[in-house]
Amino acid sequence: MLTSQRKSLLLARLKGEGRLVATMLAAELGVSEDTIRRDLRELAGEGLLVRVHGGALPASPTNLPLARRRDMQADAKRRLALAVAPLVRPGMTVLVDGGTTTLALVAALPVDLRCTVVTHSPGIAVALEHHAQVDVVLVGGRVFRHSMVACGPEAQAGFQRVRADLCLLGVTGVHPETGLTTGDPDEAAIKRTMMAAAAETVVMATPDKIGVSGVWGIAALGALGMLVTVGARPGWLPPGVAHLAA
Amino acid sequence: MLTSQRKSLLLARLKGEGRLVATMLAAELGVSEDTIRRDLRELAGEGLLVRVHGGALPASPTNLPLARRRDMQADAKRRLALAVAPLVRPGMTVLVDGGTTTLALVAALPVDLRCTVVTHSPGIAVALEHHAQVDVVLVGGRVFRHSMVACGPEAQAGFQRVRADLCLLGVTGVHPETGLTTGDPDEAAIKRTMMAAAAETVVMATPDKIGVSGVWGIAALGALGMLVTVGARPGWLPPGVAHLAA
DNA sequence: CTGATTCGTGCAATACCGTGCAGTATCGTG
DNA sequence: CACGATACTGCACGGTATTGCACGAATCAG
Repeated sequence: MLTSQRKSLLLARLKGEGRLVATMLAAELGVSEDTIRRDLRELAGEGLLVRVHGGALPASPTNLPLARRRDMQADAKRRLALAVAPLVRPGMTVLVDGGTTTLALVAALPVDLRCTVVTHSPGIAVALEHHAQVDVVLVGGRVFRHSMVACGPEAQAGFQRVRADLCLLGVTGVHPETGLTTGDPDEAAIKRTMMAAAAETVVMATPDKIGVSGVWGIAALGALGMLVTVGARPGWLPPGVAHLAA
Repeated sequence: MLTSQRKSLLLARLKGEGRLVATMLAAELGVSEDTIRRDLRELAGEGLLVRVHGGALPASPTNLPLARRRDMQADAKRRLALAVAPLVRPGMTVLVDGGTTTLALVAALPVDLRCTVVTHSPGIAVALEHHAQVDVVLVGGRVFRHSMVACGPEAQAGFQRVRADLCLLGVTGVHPETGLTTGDPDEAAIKRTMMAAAAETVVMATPDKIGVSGVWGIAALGALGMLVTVGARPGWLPPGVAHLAA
């Protein structure tokens, strides 16, 4: 196995699992622990991860495990949520993606709103516990740990059976050229399916997502119905896409 | 589990629950109490929390009332959870019902346990967020509001596709004549399907459930593999059913 | 006041780290 | 092709970090 290949694998695995353990990696990749430690040291030197006793943890905030990034950008998320909540009209059927941004939105919905929410995120479902008039439909599947949403063919099928009015999507990046992106191929596939099942898609993007590109593409910007940001409309947003300033 | 990761987890949990109990954390994280105490001492040294007898409290006197909803059977549930947790062996596939009792159990599972959990409860799925080695499979369906679990034909089908080693069930009543009962017909049906999909069923019953009968029957006592209670074995429990005293 | 937890410290065992060194493979150049 | 330079890897070794256990002190509950 090539060295650079191994390093890429380490980073990919770190992204997926939220941590790296030197001992296990050495056994798994068939190299000595020294080599793994060397890799980790060098990657840490490039700022791509943080070295800790026993292995390594993510460096970039966007790679942090869910718990650690839960309250980042909290204020921006609150503003986005307040702006987007009125878009959900009574009687609508809405697909809601997982993630902290959409979680903030759900928390901002009026408790007496009567509508149907379809989600593959257990966290979103739990957050709707006290919205007595909201019909919650849970989409099942294997839970992808990094973002805590159901993935895989079962989840795909679950969304394919629905015709919704609105799709509220979270993304890793919104970029003029790469469009909407996220950090995992399975997640990207699910988000595509969700977009296809809804009449219109709304993306809520905190400032740290604007102009950023993740690894896995979801869709071009043109497929988007509306982009919601805290600031002014980005100049590169296609004319056909609506914009809402929070 | 990495040391620094464990400390982060402690802080995250402190933020969510408003307090930390050393004894429970040690059991849950699979380390000795000494280690937990050491962590708490060091975190306290950094001013990130305040050390108190038995555990720790937040450093800043902020949002305490968050998860302060102490229901009456909390102690019983904790005892049941600690007794049942060892029954879940590494490698097992376990069906987990919704409800506060099973939630307490999931919280008591060691974080480094490697197994598969299949559940129709979004709350259970969320509670397993930090169990990195647990494969969580979410069973979808329409969410039944009262108990916050997915119900209906889709959920039935989801469980029918599984062959599990263990089924951890919550019930409304355990009665010598009416057997296992619950308050909703759909819920009863799902629980029956879950029992049929697992090799053995374990029911955890707090004292307020013993000798009580709900409206909708799930199964006769004979179908049960084990009953776990805080006190002695009820005299009317069929001889074929095992009993565990918490 | 008394028994039961819980706490803190010292200690030993273990795991992990960094460095230096030697062997091997790969690369670039003549 | 020859040959030196460079990169990569594994091993050895001394040092550090972490962990669990033992034991006496402190604290809590009834």
